[in-house]
Amino acid sequence: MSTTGSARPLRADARRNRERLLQTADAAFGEHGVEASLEQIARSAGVAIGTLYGHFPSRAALAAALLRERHDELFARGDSLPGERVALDALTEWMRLVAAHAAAYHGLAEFLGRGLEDENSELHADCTRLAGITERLAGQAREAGALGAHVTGADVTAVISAVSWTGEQTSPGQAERLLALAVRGMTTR
Amino acid sequence: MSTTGSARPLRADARRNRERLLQTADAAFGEHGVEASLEQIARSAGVAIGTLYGHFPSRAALAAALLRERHDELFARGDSLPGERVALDALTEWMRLVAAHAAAYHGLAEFLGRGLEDENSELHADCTRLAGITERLAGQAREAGALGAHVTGADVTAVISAVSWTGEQTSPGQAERLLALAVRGMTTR
DNA sequence: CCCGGAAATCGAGGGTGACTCGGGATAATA
DNA sequence: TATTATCCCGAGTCACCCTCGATTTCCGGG
Repeated sequence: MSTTGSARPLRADARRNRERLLQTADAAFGEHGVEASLEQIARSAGVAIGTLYGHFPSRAALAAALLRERHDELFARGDSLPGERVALDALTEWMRLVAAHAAAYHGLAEFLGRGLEDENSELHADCTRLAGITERLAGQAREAGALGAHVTGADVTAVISAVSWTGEQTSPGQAERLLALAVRGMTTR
Repeated sequence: MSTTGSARPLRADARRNRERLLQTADAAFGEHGVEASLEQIARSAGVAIGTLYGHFPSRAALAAALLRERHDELFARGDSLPGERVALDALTEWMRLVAAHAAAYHGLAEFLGRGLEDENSELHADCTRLAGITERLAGQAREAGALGAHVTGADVTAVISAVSWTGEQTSPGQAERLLALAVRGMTTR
């Protein structure tokens, strides 16, 4: 059930190319956002465009591979948070973590949002997982009486997305202010 | 200093084409968002691509023309709001109005955001105006003691953008929930 | 009514990018 | 070394953006 271990290992040249593509793509996404030119990425990696598509059949597949480790770390963190802190602290920390993660590539917030809707996206599983963790932490905060009874997991997910997007559009500082403000709006006083 | 009245009136065929382009563009933007294909718009309007560029040198110019009336209405509304209601009501009504406006075309929230940053954008004046009205209403709500003293006009603008974007990404209902939550976070209790 | 020139239109053309696919190259294995 | 499954290459197709010189169309004056 793991994403990693499937059929035969890759041929040596294939493994090399895949690695170079990932490195190059990370740099390109970092600089130009998730909509960076795939042809340029292939070129920079010293590989033909067909090779890129051979390894990653879609932009989402490439992004998913790129985010794999990062996401696993995030999931682990999200799973361990409930034990470490008061429910509300855990939730806000989680929101901050996800928002910081989304800041990796410009456009990532929207990209992840699409991944959550589109069941066929290579990112769907990851996005569902993220939403699930959010839901859980929100539920615990609600049960602890820290969150308004009417605040849903979807609300918190929306806040996280909106904050991430704001970070891209304006500045991290403005995003942080929005986050604080939203948390204040969700909590009981 | 007005945008409207400048040099000679358009030639008859030019006026006709311009009108058809605007109609077609409105439909296309409505269906496919502000990034709809300009070539397709020209084609649907029964006009060559060069003609479109003749009338509207950039996508932003086309959008600006398309939003002209809508914006003037919005500005008028925003200017009259302070007299009509309690400061906080006026502000939240304004936020709702702008968010509803941004729902006209998918991608408009981000588009307007760019227009606010980019001084050369054909939308810059409009966006600045929007932000100005927001600032004013926010200031009055703050002075009335309804808004937290630390809440800036930029914060409110960010909230409006984020709410608009959320409406595009998820649903109007979710956007409304985010708005309510944000207002709760900005107000004194 | 016709004509000259300003105004407007046309659309080929140059660039960029997504994505496909069949032939050729190459690494692994016997 | 020979075989073959695997992998890579990149030209080709299509869509889109945007420019610009050639051409057409309108319009006001003679």
